[in-house]
Amino acid sequence: MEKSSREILSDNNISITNPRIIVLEQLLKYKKPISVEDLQDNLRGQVATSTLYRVLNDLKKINVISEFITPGNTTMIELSLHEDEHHHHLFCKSCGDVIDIELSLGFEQKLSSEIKSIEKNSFFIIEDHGLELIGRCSECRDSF
Amino acid sequence: MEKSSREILSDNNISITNPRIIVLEQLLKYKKPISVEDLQDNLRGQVATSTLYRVLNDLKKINVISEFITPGNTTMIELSLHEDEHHHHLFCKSCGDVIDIELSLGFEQKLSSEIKSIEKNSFFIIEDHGLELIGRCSECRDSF
DNA sequence: CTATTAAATGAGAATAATTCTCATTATTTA
DNA sequence: TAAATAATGAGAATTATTCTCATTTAATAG
Repeated sequence: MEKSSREILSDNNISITNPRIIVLEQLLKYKKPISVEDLQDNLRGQVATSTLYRVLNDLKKINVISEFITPGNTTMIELSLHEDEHHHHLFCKSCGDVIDIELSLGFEQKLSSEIKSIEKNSFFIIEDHGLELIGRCSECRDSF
Repeated sequence: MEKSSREILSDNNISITNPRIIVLEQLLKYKKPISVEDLQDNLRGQVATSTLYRVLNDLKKINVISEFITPGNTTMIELSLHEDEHHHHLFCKSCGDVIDIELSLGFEQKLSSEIKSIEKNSFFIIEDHGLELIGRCSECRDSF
């Protein structure tokens, strides 16, 4: 059962306002990472630019969304409603499309031990990781 | 034996100018990823800002440097003189330090097969990948 | 349900990073 | 060494994002 945008806001004790609802609805509908630019386009006339950025920062603070930057240098936003959803990103370098992917459990385990050995050699404490895969989506792979 | 900055430029058929030499020397000396900001600071008075950006773009075009963005949103530059130097990045979220790391051969092989299976499921062609490791360096890990 | 208080919004100004313009200077070529 | 070509420096322009502040909206107490 999907949480409503109102619930998301009230669960996190921040006030329920129209812009916040509109932005959340858009992200809930889109269901995958979206660029700030596309968000702006889709919400034009509904949410002021300054408000959009402020709302995004508010939602980041309560960990309802996360932000990342593509290899092509585009700022992307995605919902992160479920704390447990560890995933990675696959980027199409032609059209800029980004999709979420999960690695097999076995592979994530191998990655963990590789990370442990890197910690030993580097003297870093490693707290997080992300694998970026870069290529061409099914649409774009043929246009060459 | 290290290639000189002049050699790098002439090997790539672009003209040998002072700003290009100065930028290359700085990168050769620094020997690890450096932020554009730090580059600017280090070269203040020697290379105009507009020229610095232009030189960086020139060097990118001939694949002598590569650019990437940290999770903290800082643009980093690094030499990529040897086409074969496949590596990944380890980021310190406290001080922003970035170091290059290599994964074990065995692990890169496992990653390759994982990628093959992702290609099958996603219908993407995957041409490149990068693993980002995020944590705290030996200096910063204790300051908590 | 209404008044008060606190918080969020919208418009546009401010900032930061990067690119562009164009007159001047340096480099390459013949 | 001269002519042609390319690169530079200074600052203007652009883009993405943040900030300011007067107005509006939402939360809270009675």
